[in-house]
Amino acid sequence: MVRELLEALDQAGVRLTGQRRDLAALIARRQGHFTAADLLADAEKRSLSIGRATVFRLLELLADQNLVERVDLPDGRHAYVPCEPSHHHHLVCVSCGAISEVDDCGIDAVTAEAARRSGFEIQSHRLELFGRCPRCQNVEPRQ
Amino acid sequence: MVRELLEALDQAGVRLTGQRRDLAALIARRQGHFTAADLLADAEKRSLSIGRATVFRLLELLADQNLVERVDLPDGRHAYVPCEPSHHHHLVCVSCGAISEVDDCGIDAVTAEAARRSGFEIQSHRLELFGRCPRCQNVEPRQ
DNA sequence: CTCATATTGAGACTTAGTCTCAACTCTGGT
DNA sequence: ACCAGAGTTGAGACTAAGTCTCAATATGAG
Repeated sequence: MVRELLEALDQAGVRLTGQRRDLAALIARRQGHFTAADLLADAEKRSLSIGRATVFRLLELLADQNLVERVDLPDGRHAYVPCEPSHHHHLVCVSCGAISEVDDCGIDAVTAEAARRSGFEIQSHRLELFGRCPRCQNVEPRQ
Repeated sequence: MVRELLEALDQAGVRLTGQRRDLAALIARRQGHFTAADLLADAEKRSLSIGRATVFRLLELLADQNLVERVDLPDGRHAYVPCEPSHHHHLVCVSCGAISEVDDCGIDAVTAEAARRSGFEIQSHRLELFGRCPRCQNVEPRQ
């Protein structure tokens, strides 16, 4: 995972600096979604001195490469999720934050129908699913 | 529209204060989505002195009543949309900000399939569609 | 190794939103 | 119409997220 991130950065034609390697490692060892503040805290915990601006800049870079995606949590906060670069959607566990990816499986029909009804020319869409992952269901069933 | 907002507030068992009436009027005369800052600016323009906290408090109230919904624009900003209280999704025009509502028309099948594949227990979902509304398509076709 | 250039970080700044608390204003009861 | 008490308000401090600037630094092509 670290390797993929670094390779992608390399392919993007940017420099592989120490900070970027460190951040890639921090992202790789994260489970589920995380915020910019999480990364900053991780870096601090390991005495890596990385500026706030650098974190946001890297996240933007990775987002441009579709290696990380921005999701909006139900409470309105922004988080990032490392993911495959192909188009897909996310299932977010509201208990533990775990993320699972799902592919389109039928959304296109829905958007086409919506376009037909409304007259809109649809350019993009975003679907986020919130619920509980299998593990959290086992821990405390039928919460 | 103003009337609906005020009635809903009344039903929610809260007081109908001058500020709430003013804000309801400002929301009613807005087209498409708006941000809290927009309302604040509107209020200032009309020399209505309404505090920032009051605006956020009213938006929260209306959101609780499902009379307003929070949408996350593609650029990451938060906006609010006045809407029907039933479950539905939004089409957002990226040119002019116009909003159109669409009902589920098939999403449930998609979420059910995603749940089956992932093992998640899905509690809620959010679908946002971005594109250009019919009017903007006419103004500048095939942008 | 060198040098042009990309990158970095400190910190000021902006924007969104929350919180507190004293002052104010609805509204139901009389 | 009046009162009292509970709900509401606004100023402004505060927090968090994110952006921007610019001098100093690190990278990597040659």
